Amino acid sequence: MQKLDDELVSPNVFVDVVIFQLIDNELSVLLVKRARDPYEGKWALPGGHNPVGETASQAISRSLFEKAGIKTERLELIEQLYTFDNTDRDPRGPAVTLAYLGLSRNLVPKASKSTWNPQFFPVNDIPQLAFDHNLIIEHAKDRLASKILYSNITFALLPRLFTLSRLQEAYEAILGRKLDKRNFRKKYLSLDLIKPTNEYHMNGAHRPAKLYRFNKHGIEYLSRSFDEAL
Amino acid sequence: MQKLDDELVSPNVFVDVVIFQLIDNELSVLLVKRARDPYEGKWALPGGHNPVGETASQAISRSLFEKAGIKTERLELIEQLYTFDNTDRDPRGPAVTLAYLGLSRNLVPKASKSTWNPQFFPVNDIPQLAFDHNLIIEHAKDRLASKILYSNITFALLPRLFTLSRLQEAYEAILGRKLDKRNFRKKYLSLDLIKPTNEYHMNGAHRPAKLYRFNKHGIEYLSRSFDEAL
DNA sequence: TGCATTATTGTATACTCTACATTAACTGTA
DNA sequence: TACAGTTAATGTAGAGTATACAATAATGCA
Repeated sequence: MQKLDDELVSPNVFVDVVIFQLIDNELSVLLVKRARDPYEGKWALPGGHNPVGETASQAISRSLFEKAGIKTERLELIEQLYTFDNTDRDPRGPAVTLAYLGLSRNLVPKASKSTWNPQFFPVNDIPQLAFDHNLIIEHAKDRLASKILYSNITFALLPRLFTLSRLQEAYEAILGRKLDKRNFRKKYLSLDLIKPTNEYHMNGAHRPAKLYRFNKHGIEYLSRSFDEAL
Repeated sequence: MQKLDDELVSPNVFVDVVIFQLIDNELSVLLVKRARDPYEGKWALPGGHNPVGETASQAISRSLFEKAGIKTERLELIEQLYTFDNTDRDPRGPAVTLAYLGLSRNLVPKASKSTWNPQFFPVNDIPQLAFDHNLIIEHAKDRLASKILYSNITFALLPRLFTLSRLQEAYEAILGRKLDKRNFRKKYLSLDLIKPTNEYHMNGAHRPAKLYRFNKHGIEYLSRSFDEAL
């Protein structure tokens, strides 16, 4: 494919996705082992070049499927994170990288034709990555931690039915601190984001827990932000 | 300038800036009248192509100076707003547009060699613009309205010395609603973002108003967000 | 001196946040 | 079948913050 007008020559455009998932109540991020230069052999975020003819969304879908066998329809939420300018991502020239944040529940990555070896890593235990990907993940963590305080965004990380304890553990994993059980429940229930079902979750030798579901499975913002202390 | 590798051909990259300024206590935005196709003759945000060899910041600086005679050093704050994918901005092909938000105090636009006729328009009275620029301005307004509630971002819009009434009017202009004077002052002063000076502002036949200044002239975020009702 | 105008200030009430401990329901085992 | 172990569920008092609301202060001008 060829540019129609030689006057306009832009930096290359790349996309990268940070996909978070809760695995054993730990916030985890999807990484792939690069099978090509640059940074061959290093772990990195899934992503790649955004060629003419593809929108950024399309470029993400394609990269994600090629490198991790994941269809973007399986993500519960995807949104723009930040655009990184002037990265030295590619030795072939200046680049602009559009970073996205995706959240999912139950994905099991499995590269189709892949030598890319996709895997989830706990965000608190990530190796040194290719490019500036460690930095991008930090941005993504901050964004998520801030959004759970004023939205129902956890709907995208929890199973459709969940206990209040599980919800609280998700908050604790993302915020990185313990919360008070009674206050958390009182407050969260007052927000009208979730409602109880008639089902219970039994998980061992103890009282069963009522299961809840989110009212909406799309993002919803609160008018007042939501604190919660230890 | 030529790409080094024909394999990689990306969408074109453009930049646009939304520059807000308070003019007579009205939130206003800088527009230029396009002197070139596409959309020749239409009002638009200042911006343009981001060629290889320039970072986005550099492309913005250049465009802003060429089209409105403004040096970016004169902006009190500039930050990334959003990246628009798949715009039909340019008939020559697919594009990615990096939109930025800038805030300034006292800029008087004056295009150097310009047929671009830069001018500030009150945000509530903007003509139909080129591209998707009306939409971009809406995003920018929302961003600003949300940020004044949890940061000292108004430092970038007010003069170095200002009265509490002026500060309150800025809030009212940006939020689009009236605030209670006593509550606003009490709350704002409790945030420790500003401090009183020994100077007074006299503006007519009435009691003079004490002048305040911001503690920091860089952005600062509050831990708790800040409401204020009528 | 009085009038018009904007600046400045406080309080009572409702609401929200925070800290904190006991009882309920279940399973497995003695 | 009772007891031990485990997690689930729940309320209250005190502190802090939000809201509603009106009288006095300082100036310029007629």
